[in-house]
Amino acid sequence: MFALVDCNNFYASCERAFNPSLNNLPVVILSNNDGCVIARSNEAKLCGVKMGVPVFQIKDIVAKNNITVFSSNYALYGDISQRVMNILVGLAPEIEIYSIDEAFLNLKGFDFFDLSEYAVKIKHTVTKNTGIPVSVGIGPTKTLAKIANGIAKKQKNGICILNNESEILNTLENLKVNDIWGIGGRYTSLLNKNNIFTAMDFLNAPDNWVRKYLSVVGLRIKEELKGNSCLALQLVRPAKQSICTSRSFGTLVKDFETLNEAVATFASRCAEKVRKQNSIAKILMVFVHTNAFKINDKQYAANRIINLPMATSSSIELIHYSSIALKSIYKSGYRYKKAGVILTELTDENIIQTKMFDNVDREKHQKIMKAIDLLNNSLGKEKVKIAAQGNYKRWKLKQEKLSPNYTTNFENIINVNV
DNA sequence: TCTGGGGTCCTAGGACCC
DNA sequence: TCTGGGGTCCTAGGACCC
Repeated sequence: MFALVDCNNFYASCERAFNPSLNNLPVVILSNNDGCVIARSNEAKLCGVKMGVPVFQIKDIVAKNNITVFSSNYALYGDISQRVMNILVGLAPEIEIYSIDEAFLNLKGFDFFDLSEYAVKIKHTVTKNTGIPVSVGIGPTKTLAKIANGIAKKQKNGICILNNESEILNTLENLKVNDIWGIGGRYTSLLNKNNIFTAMDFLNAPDNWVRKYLSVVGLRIKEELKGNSCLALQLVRPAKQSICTSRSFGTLVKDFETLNEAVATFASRCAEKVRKQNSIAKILMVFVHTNAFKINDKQYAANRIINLPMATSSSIELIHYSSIALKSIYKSGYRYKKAGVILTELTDENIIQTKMFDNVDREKHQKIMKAIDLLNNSLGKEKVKIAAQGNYKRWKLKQEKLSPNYTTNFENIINVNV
């Protein structure tokens, strides 16, 4: 048996944990640049705020219902996520951290009575120690645990255990096909066109048809719905195969210098991420584009891929090449909205293909990077940076409704009056 | 005025080999 | 009339997830 523990309305719950006066009131959190709604409290959902809508389109709803709006605060959400996961690690023999707000637990060996007691214990412990409410779904496969979690969210006690056949079949009868984990929009319309509307319909579809149109992925989902576990728990998070840092700009950027500072900053962030997982990158890509929503603006989008002479994780080198890449695609006369850097062909840093004529002092770079990481980790982000990143961030994100970093910045710790 | 950011896996088809 | 059989590797594109 597997359990899926999912934090309820996670970002909204993080904000509320430090601002309990918002409990029972509508709260939404916006994407970077304060663009779209990416998280909603239940009350906000009831006001009719849809997931992903641009906030300017729902100004009236926000005003009328007095909805509290936040910019996203990933420093806060990331830290709270870690606290939640640490608690779960202590409660389960095996755990897979699936996303910022979800974890699968292995419940091998529990019997039914243990299970319901255990689910209650998880819920209470996490909520008591972090202030974050969670739902617990339990089932014989990860896919069924996901489904159970969806049901748990609608139950008063926030728990759902699917562990006998008739109960599972009954659930699948009443489950829309697009509520199955792994069935997205495209597959849903394909399935609907073929008269497959419920999870039960999907279960009854012939294997070879599923194989043909939904590939082995679809077949695995089908097996999982039958109760045959195909998706194992991923106990260690594998190193990432690609790493990307990209941002939309708070204001449109025209000049090369500002764009170059932004790209250098993204390259530097990528380098940090790649060093954090002890990798080095062989391929670097830089992309830029204008704002496609501005139909009256001249549009331009381009990317440039550079195959680095040697795989590296040095910010200095990666910034150097990102600047070369940007120079080759930058065209003046456009108003740029977004840029980004992507590193691929990542390998273990210990496996280095040396080159005969390498004029970079790699040992020196490594020492510098180590020192920079050490300083920035203890003193704060970007305390030490490469000059090319610039000082002014004229391209910076719009974040007008940012909450304090309650748990990661000493200056933001809340005062409690006793 | 205004529209996010970061990932993974699978397949078909082309290019190549003997 | 009539033209084999068996592989690998790479990439673009399509699907999905949070």
